[in-house]
Amino acid sequence: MASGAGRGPYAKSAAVRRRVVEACVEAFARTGFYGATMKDIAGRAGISYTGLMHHFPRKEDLLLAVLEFRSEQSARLLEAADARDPAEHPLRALRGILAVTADNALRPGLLELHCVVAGEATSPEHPAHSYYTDRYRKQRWFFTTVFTALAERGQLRSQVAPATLATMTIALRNGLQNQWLHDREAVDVEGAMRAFLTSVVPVLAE
Amino acid sequence: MASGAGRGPYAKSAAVRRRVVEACVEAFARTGFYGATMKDIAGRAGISYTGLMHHFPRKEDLLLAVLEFRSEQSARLLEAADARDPAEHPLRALRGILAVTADNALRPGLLELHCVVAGEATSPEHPAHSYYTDRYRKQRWFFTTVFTALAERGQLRSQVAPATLATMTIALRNGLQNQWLHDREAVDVEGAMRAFLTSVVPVLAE
DNA sequence: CCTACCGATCGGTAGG
DNA sequence: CCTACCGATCGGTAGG
Repeated sequence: MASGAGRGPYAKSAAVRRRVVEACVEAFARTGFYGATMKDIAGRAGISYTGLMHHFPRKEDLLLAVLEFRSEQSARLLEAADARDPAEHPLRALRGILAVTADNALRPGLLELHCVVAGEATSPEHPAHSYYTDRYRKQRWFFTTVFTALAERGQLRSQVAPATLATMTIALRNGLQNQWLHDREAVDVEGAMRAFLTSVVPVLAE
Repeated sequence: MASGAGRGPYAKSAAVRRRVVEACVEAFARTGFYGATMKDIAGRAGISYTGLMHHFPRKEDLLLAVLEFRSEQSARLLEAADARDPAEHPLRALRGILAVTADNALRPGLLELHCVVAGEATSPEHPAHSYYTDRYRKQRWFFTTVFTALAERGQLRSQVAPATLATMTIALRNGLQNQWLHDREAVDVEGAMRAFLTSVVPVLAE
């Protein structure tokens, strides 16, 4: 039982790692990778700097751990929204994405982290650059599959190619989230996403 | 002649400031505000660290100078594209935005800077946070004016409110640019922008 | 997982 | 008393 908790030689270690990841969310969301300091993260996690070094020898390891945590969280949310089968249930997938988007606004910690780090990681030498390149590619595949399946069902009302719609959907969400963090009253992320997706897939409104 | 160059006691100073701003574009695009160092910027600009300190006493001043430069450049490009009158010439404004978007891909320096810093500046304590909050607000006003004017002319084909379309247009562009910097072959920023705007304003295709 | 540190570099400032 | 810098170094702190 690799995911077991509570007992065994790694129980304490797992608990510490979890606290460290939580601390990383706060720290990297504030100032990104470069602005965060390992001593600050250690303090937030309630352990010493050297203790932190024991679990995560390099600063980069901290970033990758928190991004991995975020990926797991995303997968869990999509699973809960029953949105993991884009080819067979494309409509369900879109509804799930909208549900996850609405959920993001309620607990914005990981969203803030994502906006800051995704911006920083634009630069090729950033430690999370390839993580985001890969993530974008997977997301484009997911939405391309969704829109292709909808087109085959005659439920896609758009002149635009599925692959382009996929790129647009991802871009729209990221851009809306960034704007929302600057002005939470002026921007409605889920509403705008719903408006866009409904205009392309009218049956989504039913 | 405040903008005069070539002679006078401030001529040299203006030339130095210009080189510094160019160095800042490179430095901040690479690693953002927190990751950049003033000594590196001084080196790139070809002056000493203390010389740099004379012109820009705080690191924050460097960031604000480069953002001001970017604003001026944007204004110049929009002026050149004849896109500065959204209320009277909304179609021309959209065509100008598309032209500027296409132009961005040819000289991506300021675009890279923007993607990195706009991500970092999501956090409220970032020195450029209020700059971007304000910039977003102005952009939303610009596009809301465009889409409202088009609706009055009967050239808007969308169920979505002009203000929401404005937010979406801005978000789409920023999101596309971020994706493009990760995968320049898989993403066509101007093509996707054109597809989106044409679907909302069909007359744009003519 | 702590105390005690390193070589290097940080942003910022001294006198001239 | 101003400008445009220079070489050297400050006290503190970064990742390791």
